[in-house]
Amino acid sequence: MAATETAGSEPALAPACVNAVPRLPPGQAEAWVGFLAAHAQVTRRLDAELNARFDLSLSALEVLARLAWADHGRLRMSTVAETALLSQSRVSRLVDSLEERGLVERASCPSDSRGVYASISDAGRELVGRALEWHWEHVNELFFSSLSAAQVSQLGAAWRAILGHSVTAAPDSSAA
Amino acid sequence: MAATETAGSEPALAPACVNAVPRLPPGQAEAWVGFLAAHAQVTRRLDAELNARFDLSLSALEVLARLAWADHGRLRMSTVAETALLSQSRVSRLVDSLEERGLVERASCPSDSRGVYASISDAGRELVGRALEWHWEHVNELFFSSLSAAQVSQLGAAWRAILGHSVTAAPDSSAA
DNA sequence: AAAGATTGAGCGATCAATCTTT
DNA sequence: AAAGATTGATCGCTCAATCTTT
Repeated sequence: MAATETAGSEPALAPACVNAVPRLPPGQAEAWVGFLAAHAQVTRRLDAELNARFDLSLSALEVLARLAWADHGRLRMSTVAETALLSQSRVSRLVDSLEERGLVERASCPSDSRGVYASISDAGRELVGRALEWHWEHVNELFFSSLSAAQVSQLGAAWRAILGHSVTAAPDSSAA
Repeated sequence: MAATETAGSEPALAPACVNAVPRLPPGQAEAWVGFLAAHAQVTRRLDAELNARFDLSLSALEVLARLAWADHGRLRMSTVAETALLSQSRVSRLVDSLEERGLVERASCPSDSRGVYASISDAGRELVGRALEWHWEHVNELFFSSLSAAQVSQLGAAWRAILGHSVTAAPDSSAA
């Protein structure tokens, strides 16, 4: 492991003129790398289990949940995209596949006929109820069970600072 | 839960028998939704800028950085996959494209000829040096500039709790 | 002209299958 | 048989282009 260039008689071992590769100071490195690793670990597990048990991706669950929480169980496509942090095109295709499964339906928007409503069906409500129940259990297990109440509120404060209070956190509660 | 069949004279206002759609309690919702939103916002911006300025994805930067930090500037493909949190196949193709650009080279592994080394070139070192310098600046801007020193160490502690100290955080510092 | 929705093209990533070496 | 690497198939996602309505 090249334990430091101990000087002495250096062979022609030209160190390749290594232009120092910048690093983050250790404290920040833990906060940053941990953030990425925790996100990857937790979301991968949630997504895999959700797929296996309900044949839903995390994004599909998020879309269904937003619809279920909305008045009349429907939202315009573009609203879904904004709140679920997805592109319009992604939402369009996601709704295609949910529609094929009978979980949502498209409906025209009377007040503005460029708009299209996505509307959750009874079957969709039933499924998202079961899926979310399971999902929150595992969010608790994978995320919250390791944290104290104080840590949970610290995290909330950190996110508020990072996201200039443009936090799209659903009418009153949370999402997938 | 249909608020219990209160009997009495229920109007025909069938509430669709909404099987209550579960929600997270508000404090947890902020911590969880904020986590997802902050990750999406920060990584999307970093990735977009990194692509525009250096033609590198976040994952490609991570791979180059791991190689640059490693002894002799090389690591086995499977080691790269583990430390960069990517699948072996993704790393294989990522190295394909970095190799085409002359940023890394593949080399055979003398001790075990099933293995393959990915080895960073001088051009790769030069590029990753510039890219990381820029990258850390923007990680600071988008993430750390909003947080106090205390918050940074709180985050570190939270990730340590969530990732059962299986934190693959580079030899001594951090990664992309 | 601009906004909403959809479609086409292409990248990022994973899984399963294959091939080689141990 | 198992591990390491690669390839093929496929999914998730975004961007740019298109069509419709305002």
